[in-house]
Amino acid sequence: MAQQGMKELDSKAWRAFHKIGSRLLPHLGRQVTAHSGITGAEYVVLTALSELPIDSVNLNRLALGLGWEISRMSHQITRMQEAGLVKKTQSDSDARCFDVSITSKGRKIAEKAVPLQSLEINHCFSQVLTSKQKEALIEISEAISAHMRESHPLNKKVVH
Amino acid sequence: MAQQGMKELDSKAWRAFHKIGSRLLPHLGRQVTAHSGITGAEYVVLTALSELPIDSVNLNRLALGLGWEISRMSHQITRMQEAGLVKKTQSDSDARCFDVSITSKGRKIAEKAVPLQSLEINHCFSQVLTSKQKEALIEISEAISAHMRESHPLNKKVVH
DNA sequence: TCTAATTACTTGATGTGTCAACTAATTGTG
DNA sequence: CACAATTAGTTGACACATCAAGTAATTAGA
Repeated sequence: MAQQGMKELDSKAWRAFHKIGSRLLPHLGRQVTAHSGITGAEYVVLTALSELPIDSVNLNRLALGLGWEISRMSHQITRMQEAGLVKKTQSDSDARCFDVSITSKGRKIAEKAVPLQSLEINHCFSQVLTSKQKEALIEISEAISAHMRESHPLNKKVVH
Repeated sequence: MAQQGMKELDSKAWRAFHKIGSRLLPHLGRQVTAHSGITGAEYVVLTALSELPIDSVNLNRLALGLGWEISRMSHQITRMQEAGLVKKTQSDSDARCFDVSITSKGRKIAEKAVPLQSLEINHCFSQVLTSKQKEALIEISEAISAHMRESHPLNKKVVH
């Protein structure tokens, strides 16, 4: 009985998480596309680049900073360069490295998109939650993150 | 000041949500692939089909039940049929409809995958959260879901 | 200094998700 | 009954994410 109640709470909580986990981020992606004409992934990269204290970053560092696989970043930057949103130049000091920077076109788009996206996050996240709920989320995130580090693609180690 | 503190909590909470929202579900997808050789999407469809009280469902109903766009389901079922995991047959009563059912191969895989996946969800979700946190998540999910219904692709209405 | 290992990144394949445009069957309405 | 509207599903294009396998530059070690 007690166990049954426990499992019931577990599965309710899991369904609750699954619901927002599979809907909120995609929703925000659609919103940014609707109001600014860029995709969610483009938004993430553009804001990361526009918030840099310096002009350009190493592709590898950029991927690391966003918690992305490098291959994913490589594909993404290729597409964004074709779209004229970013520029990629070979590094002077290390010929393997590439410096990525935002173009003026990319910056203009980001400058318009960011406040609109903030509004959207406020509307469907910040404003609908209480302070207690936000604090709970922060703790929940920490608890889950701590138990998940192992399987991330970035944490793969090769066995020789 | 108070406002500054407020914004700080908001952005911390948002980053916390973003972190688990963009990592936990993909993590579980990788796990199911690792232990059962099927993709996350295949797992979702197989479990939905195997839990049915009847042998087969309408493609449309299946999509509705999972909150998927019908086009997404159509593509997914096409691939899964090619993989021998499901079967699709035209309905007798309505020639536009298709009945989808799980194959014995699909069922065998699902039967092995489900308990392993439950273990995994326990390990990285249920066991790391307190009852209070789970209850908080349920409320958070309801609050957010209520303010998000509008933009989902399923809720699109055509203006004539 | 030669060579093995590592690092940075690319590429192609495959699965996934969305959108717009489409076909075909069914239903509703005059 | 005819014809318009609706419903069920398909298809192709494109963006995205991951994996495995590759290339080229750099570093480390004997």
